[in-house]
Amino acid sequence: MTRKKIPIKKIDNTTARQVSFSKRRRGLFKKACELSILCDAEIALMVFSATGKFFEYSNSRFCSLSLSYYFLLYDIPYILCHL
Amino acid sequence: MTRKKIPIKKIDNTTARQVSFSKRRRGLFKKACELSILCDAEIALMVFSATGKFFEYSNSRFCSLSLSYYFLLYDIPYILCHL
DNA sequence: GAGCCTATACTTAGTCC
DNA sequence: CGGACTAAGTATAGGCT
Repeated sequence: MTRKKIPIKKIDNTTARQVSFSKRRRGLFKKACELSILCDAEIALMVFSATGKFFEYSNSRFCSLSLSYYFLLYDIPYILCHL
Repeated sequence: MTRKKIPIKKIDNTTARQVSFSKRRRGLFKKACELSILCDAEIALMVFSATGKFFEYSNSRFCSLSLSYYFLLYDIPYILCHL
């Protein structure tokens, strides 16, 4: 058993791909959160899984993006308008 | 010398914070890229450094977000409009 | 600053339950 | 599925140039 190096290409096995998605997504969000705290950065991170599930992290000025992912999630066409 | 565990709070030393930002930002973008390829996910990631520099990664349906970060970068107020 | 180095800390593939 | 385990792989703090 135990870990081997994997090539960076789409994982063929569906189960393995979903497991990997859950693990790596958690890792990515943790890293994003750490970066924002450690280095005082503003971050927006949005992820759609291949099965359509949506996950997001953001802080401060990116809060308005919540609207855009709502539109994206439901495939509602939208544009950005300069006020 | 060598690495110690660091607490997850804003790094006090400015130089150390900037170095850490560069290293961790690169790591974060790499992880985001890997996740999108390995697991066939759609990802948008935007980062503003504390000094105002902007970095982004996105694929597929998130491409329209390029407009929103342009607005954010220049502090241009905007709204999202349902078409 | 950016880049290299290295020991340590962290992440995660594969497996089992 | 979701969680726990563990060793191999990866990221990175601190140091140096």
